[in-house]
Amino acid sequence: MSEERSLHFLEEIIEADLKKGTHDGRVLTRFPPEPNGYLHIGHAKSICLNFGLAQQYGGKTNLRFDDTNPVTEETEYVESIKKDVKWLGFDWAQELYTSDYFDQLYAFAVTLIKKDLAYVDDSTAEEIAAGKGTPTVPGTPSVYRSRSIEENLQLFEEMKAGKYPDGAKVLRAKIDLAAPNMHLRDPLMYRIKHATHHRTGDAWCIYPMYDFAHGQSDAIEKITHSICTLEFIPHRALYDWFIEKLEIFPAKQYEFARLNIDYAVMSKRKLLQLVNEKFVNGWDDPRMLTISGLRRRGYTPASIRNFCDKIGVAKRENLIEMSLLEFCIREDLNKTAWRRMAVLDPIKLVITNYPDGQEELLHGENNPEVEGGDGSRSIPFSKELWIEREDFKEEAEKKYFRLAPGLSVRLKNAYIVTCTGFKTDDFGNVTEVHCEYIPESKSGNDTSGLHVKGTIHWVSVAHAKTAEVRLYDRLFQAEDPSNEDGDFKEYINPNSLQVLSKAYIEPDLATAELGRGYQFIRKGYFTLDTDTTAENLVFNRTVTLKDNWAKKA
RNA sequence: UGUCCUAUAGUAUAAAGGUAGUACAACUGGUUUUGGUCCAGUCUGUCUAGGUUCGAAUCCUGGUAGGACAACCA
Repeated sequence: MSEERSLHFLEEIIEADLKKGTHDGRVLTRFPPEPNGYLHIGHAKSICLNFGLAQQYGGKTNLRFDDTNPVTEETEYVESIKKDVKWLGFDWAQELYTSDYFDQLYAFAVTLIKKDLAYVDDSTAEEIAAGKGTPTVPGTPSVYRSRSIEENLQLFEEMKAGKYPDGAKVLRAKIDLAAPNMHLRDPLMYRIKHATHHRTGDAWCIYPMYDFAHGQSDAIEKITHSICTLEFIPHRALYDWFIEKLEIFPAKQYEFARLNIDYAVMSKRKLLQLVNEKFVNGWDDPRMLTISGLRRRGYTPASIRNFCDKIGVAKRENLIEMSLLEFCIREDLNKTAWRRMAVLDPIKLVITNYPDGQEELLHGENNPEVEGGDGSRSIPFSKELWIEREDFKEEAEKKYFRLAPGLSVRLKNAYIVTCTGFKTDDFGNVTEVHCEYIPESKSGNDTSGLHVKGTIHWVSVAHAKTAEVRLYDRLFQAEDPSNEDGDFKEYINPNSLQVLSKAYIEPDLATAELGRGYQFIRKGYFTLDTDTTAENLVFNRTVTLKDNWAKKA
């Protein structure tokens, strides 16, 4: 079956290059994060794109840390980024750092000075900004623009030598102060920062700006396709200008639309605020759309890769619905997660005609989606069970097919029971539900001939273990918090985390493994949280099951 | 009063001048020891006005709408 998959615009560009023989058919991409925060699902899109494209066309991908700003970057972030990229399932050809090129970049700058294409400017930041004009008004040259090459050379060397304090001088490209593209109005190339760099330490006190580092780094590595997001479109002219004047490898920049997901924020700056201001418990809080948060929440690498595949690649601004991400993880977990029973909001069910003290071990397959059930486990059954409070009603409405006086349900993997009554406390709250079971209806050899509409999950009171269960909802209540009036944090959902400190789980779950997905039957997919200790099991709900009943009710 | 990018169902994304398709969402129905899964089906779309053409989502022109750009951030 030959499935005609259409190409997105980047695939078309690469195939055209391959056809023309550009770079001898070589494809080398790069994923260039700044190590100033944790990776999020938006980065996953870029990672899948860069690594995926290279894999597709027999090429390679470099992991390059864009570390040109020492005040925001830390080794902790480098480590987390490497871990996340690996976890997503990708291997880089080389681990590189822009800071590896500081000497080379310095030499490039000197070259431009010698060509009279760069100059040292003593103006303040404010003066430089004012001198750039506005989009509709040309800028005016700084008085330092006409310094001699010799003077520029000397001053730049002195900047490097540490002779000047932060902000005293900058190196600027000499291009065109009237350019319609603001980025061409003599952009900054170097600034003075007496700061310790996470890798070069105090070796440098001048650092290149993004625009004077990125394209050159691509050129040094001979990157064939430098893929970035839409906001860099205006930078492309500069990217090309430096490469042209320096006469170095002609890497090309291409731009695609970044990922946005509804009811979430996606920028590192905003995520950092959520962490620093304690709206969440760290970068890996399961409510965060960081890679580490998603991992802790129970998302699998495959589900994220599949999601990135489904959202497509284009140049149009987009806002993807969270439901697509949820679909992807359900699709994956449905095929792999072991089914288990857990009661989150318990009420006691007493089987009045079941012998006191009797217990039996029932059989439950791990996953009905897998041929053969993917193995099975034993489930202890007895006279008193915990069932979900919402599975009993004193009076059943139309189409309610769970438990209510006179109604029957099947207990999953066990017997059919018929509700015979219930007990209440002094306030009228139901404290206990009574039922009778039908011995011939046992799962596996049901000879009762009965058919019931509902099946509910349960846990034997005498055998139940307990666990803390954390339920999550979207972190924001606005569809696009970043585009609402005021601060995005005003739109945080106050009920995004619900902790159930004592849920009842079937005994087998006591041996749950970290990193494995479990389906708590009828309640959703769950995974063990890293907060789990020997005394306290903690489960995160990855995602609920699709629920067509809750919507109608 | 600039330059640049973009415009297809609710949300994304295809159709390279020739049948507007796919996924998610929503809605029906069937199956089901999970109100899950699975299966079948329904709904909804080319921003606008011209032009070129036998034929336009696609090419051209003008409008409109949204977005990016004037950090010693990346």
